[in-house]
Amino acid sequence: MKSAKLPKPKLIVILGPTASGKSELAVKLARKFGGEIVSADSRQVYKEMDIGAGKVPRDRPNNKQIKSNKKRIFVKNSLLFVGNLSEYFHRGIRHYLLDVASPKKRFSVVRYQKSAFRAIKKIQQKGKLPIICGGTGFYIQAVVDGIVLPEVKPDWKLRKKLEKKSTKELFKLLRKLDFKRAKNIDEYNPRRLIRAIEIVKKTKKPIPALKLQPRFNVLTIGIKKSSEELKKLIARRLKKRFKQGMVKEVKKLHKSGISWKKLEEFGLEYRWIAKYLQGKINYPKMVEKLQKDIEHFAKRQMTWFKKMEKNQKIHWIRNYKETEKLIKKFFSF
RNA sequence: GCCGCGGUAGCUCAGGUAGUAGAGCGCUUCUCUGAAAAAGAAGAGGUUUCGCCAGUGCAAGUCUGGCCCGCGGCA
Repeated sequence: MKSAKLPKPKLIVILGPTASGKSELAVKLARKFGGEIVSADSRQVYKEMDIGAGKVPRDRPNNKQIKSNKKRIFVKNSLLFVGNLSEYFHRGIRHYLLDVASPKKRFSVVRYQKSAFRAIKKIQQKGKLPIICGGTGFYIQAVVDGIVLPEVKPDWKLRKKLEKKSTKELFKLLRKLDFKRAKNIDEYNPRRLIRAIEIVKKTKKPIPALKLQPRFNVLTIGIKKSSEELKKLIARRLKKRFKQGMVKEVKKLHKSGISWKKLEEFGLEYRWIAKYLQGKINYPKMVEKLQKDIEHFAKRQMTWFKKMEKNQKIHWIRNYKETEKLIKKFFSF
């Protein structure tokens, strides 16, 4: 109640399909307006997943940064956090929510949401401009719309048990437990069904309707590219990353104890390179499949953004100048 | 020139004994309440059409004959 009268803090969101140039734009804006960046990417949260996930490279720590962070702590010979302050810099700009989880463990939207809220608060306390930048629509939406997610932690034992059932059985079960939820769920999607059953079983109540608690004043900027252009950008970036040792990175991940199955489930680069390393497909086939898969992914991302547009205006921009103007206008109100 | 195999959706191919054309991939669109690069769903495509022409049938990708094209073998 007390915060209802205060104006909501300002937040800038930059979104777009993969390879569209979000990261560059975000950094450019951060440098211009004194911002810090909160990544919204479901794969870049993981350590050791750098090239494949397409992270911006980390700066070599320079003297200035080391001086300003005297209290830095070392975790496994790489410096990560000082309090909630991320130590991930790229071109002098602090990035949050990169390298915050182990690929051996599960990460989730809720963890993302909590961490992102914390990071945004930190940035605002420092008087800087928070910029969310990423391609994971669900993560962005969780923060921007303030989706209230049910307080039910995943129960992996239960999930494993349920996974043995057919989707038909799962749907029947859900219909018995929560008729209303069953009515509008995707009845062929085992993951959605299992999660719904999990919530009902744990809370012993029907699933409440979706609640949103937006807490920011948001300016959303989207990068849109023609499909031809995007395909070219994807191909170019892919080539570059193979050169940078993307295959080696996946090999290393597997050696460190991550199963092929898990790698394949990470999708895209990790999926196809893992298949290649297991000898399931040859090199040219892998490149071909990967390119196609990334193109599809980019399309799915756009579908998600279109959906977000129902709640929220997205300013699709064509060039940088336009973007600066939008932001200046955003602050003049 | 002869023998064999094939010519069906953009691509790769299914289509026993003739009865209103199918699959996978690709393409398009979409879903999403703690896995979201994941997990799922739907749709459009075959110029009255199955290389072309004729024949037999009530009925022909499906049978018969001829022709054209591709591949392999023999000469």
